[in-house]
Order: sequence, then C-alpha cells, then structure tokens
Amino acid sequence: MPRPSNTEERRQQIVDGLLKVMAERGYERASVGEIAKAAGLSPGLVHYHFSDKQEILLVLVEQLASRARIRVTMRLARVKGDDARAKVDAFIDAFLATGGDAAPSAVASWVTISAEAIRQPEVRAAYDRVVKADLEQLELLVAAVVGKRRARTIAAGLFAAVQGYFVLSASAPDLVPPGSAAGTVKRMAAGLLDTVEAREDA
Amino acid sequence: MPRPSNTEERRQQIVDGLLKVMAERGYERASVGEIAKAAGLSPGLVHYHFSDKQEILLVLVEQLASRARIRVTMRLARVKGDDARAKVDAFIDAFLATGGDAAPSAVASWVTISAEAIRQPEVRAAYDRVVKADLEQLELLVAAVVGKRRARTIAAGLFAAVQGYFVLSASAPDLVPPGSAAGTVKRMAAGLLDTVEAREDA
Amino acid sequence: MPRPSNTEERRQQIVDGLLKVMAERGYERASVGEIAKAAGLSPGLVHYHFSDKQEILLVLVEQLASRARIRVTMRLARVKGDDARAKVDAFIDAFLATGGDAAPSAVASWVTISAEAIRQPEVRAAYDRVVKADLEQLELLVAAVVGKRRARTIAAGLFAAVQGYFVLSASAPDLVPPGSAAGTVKRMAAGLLDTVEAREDA
Amino acid sequence: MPRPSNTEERRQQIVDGLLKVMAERGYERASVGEIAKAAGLSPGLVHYHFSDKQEILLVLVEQLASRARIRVTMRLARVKGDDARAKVDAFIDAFLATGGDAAPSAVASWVTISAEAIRQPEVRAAYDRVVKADLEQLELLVAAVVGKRRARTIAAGLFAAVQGYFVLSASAPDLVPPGSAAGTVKRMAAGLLDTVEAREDA
DNA sequence: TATGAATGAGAATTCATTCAT
DNA sequence: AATGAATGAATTCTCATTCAT
Repeated sequence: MPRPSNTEERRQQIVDGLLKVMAERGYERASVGEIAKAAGLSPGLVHYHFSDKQEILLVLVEQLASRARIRVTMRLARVKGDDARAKVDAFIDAFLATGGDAAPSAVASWVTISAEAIRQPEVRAAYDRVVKADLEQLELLVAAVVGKRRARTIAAGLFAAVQGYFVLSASAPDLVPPGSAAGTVKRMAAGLLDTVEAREDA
Repeated sequence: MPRPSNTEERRQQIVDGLLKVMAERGYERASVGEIAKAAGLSPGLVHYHFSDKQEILLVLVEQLASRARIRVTMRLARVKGDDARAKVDAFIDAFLATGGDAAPSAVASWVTISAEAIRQPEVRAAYDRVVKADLEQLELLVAAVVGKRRARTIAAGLFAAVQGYFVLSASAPDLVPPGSAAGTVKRMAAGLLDTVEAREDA
Repeated sequence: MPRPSNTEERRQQIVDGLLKVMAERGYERASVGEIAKAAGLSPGLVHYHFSDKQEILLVLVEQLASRARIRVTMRLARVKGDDARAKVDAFIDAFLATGGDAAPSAVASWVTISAEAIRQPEVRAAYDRVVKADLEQLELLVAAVVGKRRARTIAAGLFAAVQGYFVLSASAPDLVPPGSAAGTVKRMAAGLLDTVEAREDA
Repeated sequence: MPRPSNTEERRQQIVDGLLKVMAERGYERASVGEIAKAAGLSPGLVHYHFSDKQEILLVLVEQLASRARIRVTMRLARVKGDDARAKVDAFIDAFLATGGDAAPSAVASWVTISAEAIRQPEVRAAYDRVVKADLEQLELLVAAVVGKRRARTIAAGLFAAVQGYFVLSASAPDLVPPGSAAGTVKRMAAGLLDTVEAREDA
C-alpha cells in the first residue's frame, strides 16, 4: 500500500515559499535553497516536485490570478440587481480595496512578475494570459455601461490605474495617500463612464 | 602630458549599455560583461569608472528622471497663457504621448527599476526621490485646478495610471489599445477635475 | 534514505588543503580553487562547507593550537614528580623539540597566520585567544619556579623566543643552527629562572 | 638642459607609501593604486620608477635593514671602552629599546616581510641577506664574550627572541608586558653569557 | 617624467541543478 | 519521496601592468 501522495501539498508549500522569498528578494535572488528553507523543505525536494525554478514562478502567477478571480467573483456576487455601474466598481474594489486581508507580499510579487514578464517568454505568456482574462472581464462590465465601442480603451485605462497603484504601493509606499487607491480609481471610472458623452456611446 | 579625460563620455557609454542590456535582460541578468560589450568597452573598465554595478543603475535612474523632467518642462512651456487644466494634460502627455521618440527600452528599464526598488534600499531611495518630485510637481498643477485639499490624492491617481500604462506597455504590450494611453489618462483627469463637485473644492 | 553525512570529514579535508597550500603560497595566494584541488574536491564544495575562505583559516588556527596543546599536555605528563623547572623545559620542548614529527608546513602556516593577524580582526581575535592561553599556561609554570611577580614577563620572553625560532626556521631556515632551538631556549629559561636573584623572587 | 632627476625622491616616496599601506593591509592587499595614493603620486608613475611591485618590497627590505644597522652602529658607538658584554646589550637595545621613535609600522611590515619570505624567492633572498648580516654581527659580539664555539647558537637564540618580540608586538600587542622586551632579552643574554660555564668556553 | 585610462587575468562567491543513498 | 552533498558554470569585483598622450 503506497503512502498517499502529498505532492500537491509539497508543491503548494514550495509556491508559498517562493511568494515569501520573492517578495523580499526578487526572483533572481530568490535562490532555490531559500525557497526550500521558507517552505520548510530540503533543497533537493524542490527539484523533485518542479522541473526548474521557473515552473514554480509560473504556478505562482496562476495562483495569484486565481485568487484575484475569486475576489472579483465574490464582489460581483454582492452587487444587487443588474447594476452595471456597480459591477465596475466591484471589480476595482476586488483589486484595490484593502479589507484587512491586504497582501503586500502578493503585490510585491506581482510587480516583480510584471518585470520578469518583460524578458522570460514563458512568464510573459502566463502574465499575458492572466492580464488578458482580467481585461476581457472588465471590458464586458464596462461595455454594459457605455457600449462596446469604447469599452476596451476604458477597461485598459482602469486596469492600468490598478496596476499603477500596485507598483507605487510596492515600490514607493510612502507616496501613496493611504486608503485612497480604490476610491480614486472608482472616481476615474465615474469620469469615464458617467458623463453625458460617455452614456451616448452606449 | 596626460591624455584628455574622457571619463564622462565613458560613464555615459556604460550607462547607455546598462539601459540597453537591462531593457532586454533585466537588471540581475545584465552582467557587467554584457554591459561592457554593449558599451564597446572592456569589462575591467566598467569598474574603473563605477564602483559597482548598482552605481550604474543609480545614475541611470537619475538620467531617466532628468529626461522626463525635460519633456515635462517642454510641454508646459508650450501651454498658452495660464491654463491650469491644460498644464495637467501637458504633464500627462509628457509621460505618455509617443511622438515618434517613443523609448520602449526606457520604459522597460523603468519598470525594471520599479521592481528593483522593492528590495535594494539605495535604488528605492533614488526611485522614491524621483517619484516624489514628479508627484509634487503634478500635485501643484492639480491644485491650481481643484485646490489643495484633493490635489494629492488626484495627483497620485493620475500618476498611478501613468505608471500602470508603463507596466502594461512593457509587459503585455499587445493588450493596450495602441495610442490610447495619453488620451485615456487625460479623460480620467477630466473626470476628476472638471466635474461640478471637483470645481467646488477649489 | 539520505547518504550519511560526511561533513566533518570534508571540512577536515578542506582545512588540510588550506594548510598545505598556505604553507607554500601564503594565505592570499591560496585560492579556493587550489585549496579544493589540494583537498581533492570541487571548488563549489568548499563554499558548501565553509561560508568563506576566512572561516577555513579560523578553523585551522584552532586546530594548530589544539595540536600544540596536546603536545604540551603529553610532555608535561612525562615530567616525574612535581619538578617545576622541568615543566618549563617540557613546555619549551613541546613547541621546539623536533622529534621526527617536525611539521614545517604547520610552522610556515603559523608564521603566515601571525602576519594575517595584523590586519584581519577575526584572525587577530583567534590568534590572540590562542597566544593568550599558551602564555597563561607558561606563566603558571614559571610562577611555580620564581613566583608570580616576574612570571608574566619571563613567560612572555620565553614565548617570544619560541615564536622567533618559528619565524627564522620558516623564513630563513639556513641561518638557524640545526637542532639548537629547544636547547637554547631552555638555557635562556635557566638564565632567567635559576640565578640567585631569580630564586629570591619566588 | 634637462630637468634635474627626481627619481630618487620619487622612489623614496613610493617605498614610504608601501611601508605605510603594507603595515595596515599586508603586502598582497597593498595595491599599487593605494601605494601611489599614500605616496601622493599617480598609479602609472609607480611602474615608471619600479619594474614591478615586488621591487618596491625589496627596496623596503633594504631600507628597513639599513635603518637597523644605523641604530646598531649608534648604540655600539656609545659603549665606553671595549666592553664586550655591553656591546651585546647595545645590539639588543638597538632592536628593542623603544626610545620614543618606536616604529610600529616598521615592525608590522617586517613581520609581513618575514611571512612573504616564505614563498617569494627574491624576498627570501633579500630577507636572508639581511638576517645573515645581522646574525654575523651579533655573533662577533657574542664571540668576544664566550668565544667562537658557542657564539653562533647563542646569537641565533638572542636574535630569535628579538624577532619573536616583533611578531608578538605586531600581532598580539596586548599580550606583551609593555617595555619589557629589551630588558628580558638582555637578561636572557646574561644567562647565556655570564654563567661560569659560559665564560669557560671563551 | 607624469597622468590616468585601459586591459585582461584571476579572485571569491553564488547557485540551479544533479545525484547517490 | 526525501535528503543534503556535489558539481561547475556564471558573476562581480580587484588589480598588476601597459599604454597613449
């Protein structure tokens, strides 16, 4: 009787280890040895469960994305009725509202991943897939307010603002007025979506 | 009679080399050897002109910032009269309008620098200084429109949007509608600055 | 089932490698690569077992000191009765009598270590600790002959003579009359300890 | 009319620079650049005046030796009459009596040179020459007291004690009773030279 | 003579990955 | 599954020495 596989548990420990180490040292300097230590495992085991360091990063990208998707789904579910405008705000809140569960290391890691996406093709592909899915969802929500024609551009703008707040809060946290991110982006959304001309587009 | 000093020229070549290599390989993988090769110099010379690799990066941060300041100054100079609103737009254009001189490698490097700022204290300090100066300038421009009370928050939001476009255009360029960045952020500015409530704050 | 740890064995091989290489090349020129080769190991492994080159040196200092302590203990054990004078001679013999086990590379290394102690604080601390312990032991033996008052000075003088023979035999071996070291220092001890005035101090 | 050569002055500055830097960093880490800086000269000039770094060291060895010879000559000149015993003491004082002119950096350098003599053949040759000359002079002085037969051995012993005090005072200065060196070695000399048996040898 | 830029050969150290057990 | 020793390539940095001026 073989012992029950704990592969998934181990892989999760390792991914968590990378998240932790990467948040404070970046990807290149997150050595496999440190990841293993943060995971409470031996270095050799990391390569038993992952073929190489990059694979861990790719899994982390998926996990961060999936957690974001869950937050979005939960926020959308709370919107009463079919309020299209409220759904856009819910999306923004899902990314920026810090409800006690603020995850600075996730944000720092995400910014690091953005930078890694510039050079590592596989990381770029994964990053692209995630951003594309987020953007498409936001575009749909925006289109329900102002119509398809300008939805893509507006969605990109709002998403850029979200990403920008991530960067600033990770790299220059003292310069962002605390607690202002979600509200400001929602006001940006209002400006883009609620003016007369904008509505006419719909 | 000694040969005339060309230190500044060499330093500039090296900084340019870092910019070039970093844009396509990131900071960690931009080895001193590659930087030297990109600069057309011998590896040893890099350390003759810079005490270490980080010093090159810090100089690059300053140079990128200074080029941006020049673009801002030029755009502001073109604003006729004392049009406070137009000045905000000019600031945004200085960062996002791609007038043929689009510098994708500068953007990629800047995104990389943002990520490095998360862990290297000296880089963070330099990055902070630059962002702080930019934000303060934008805040002044915004305050001329809506008054001081909300200027900081609005400036941060607009600046975040700019940084977010940098990230997206460097890391997921296919997902940003081409040519839309400056216009969208300017429309965000309009939403934040031109509504009735906003004006009342002034 | 992991392979049984051979860390201690490896560390010893590496320390032995340093002793060997350092004796003929000095500390600075004993490159980690050469140490590894002398130990029959790969260069990377050296840094797996030691955090840096200096740590190997510090361990070597301890080992040389500990071997000397053993020789002293053995010589003292052979002294019959409670002959205080004979004990001083035994101490000197432990350092200088070359009974077939002459270890020229240990002497050369020790002289090198003395010189390194001048600049490397950690090496100096280790060297100091060792010399201090040796001196204190010799001081006790001397005090049993002439009393405490002059013991420290006499012990330091005899120990200096021992160290001086080390230097000369390592750096200018042809100039030391072979086999004369131990006898001469013991005669110095006699002069310092056995004269009428000296005994009166006791 | 050629400008008067300042070669000798420059060479002296450079040798002084090496003495200074070597005393606090050792020979290997005394880079040519630092030596030049300590000498107030440019790095290139060092190799104009010396073919390589080792040549500076060899000149320094000669200079340190020559200064010692001068001190010995001066002390011997002060000995009244033909007092053979007093001459031995004068020799010892020339090396160990610290009359305000104590030169700790010369001592540190000398200890460093002893260690370098172990591996660099040219340094060893120079060191040997110097030590040999010193020893021969001391041997003559000793022979005038106890006769030739035992002079070599006794001279070596006294010289070893002197060298040992150099090492200890450079490498573990806190462990040598201050001001005790010259007196102790002179008492060692007394023990070796003034006993009945010793005189009989003469 | 003098300068200081330039070169290129190491140096220590790090680390992803492999492997014997 | 698991361990941790082992490998070897890559990296940053140092430095004696050379060279153009």
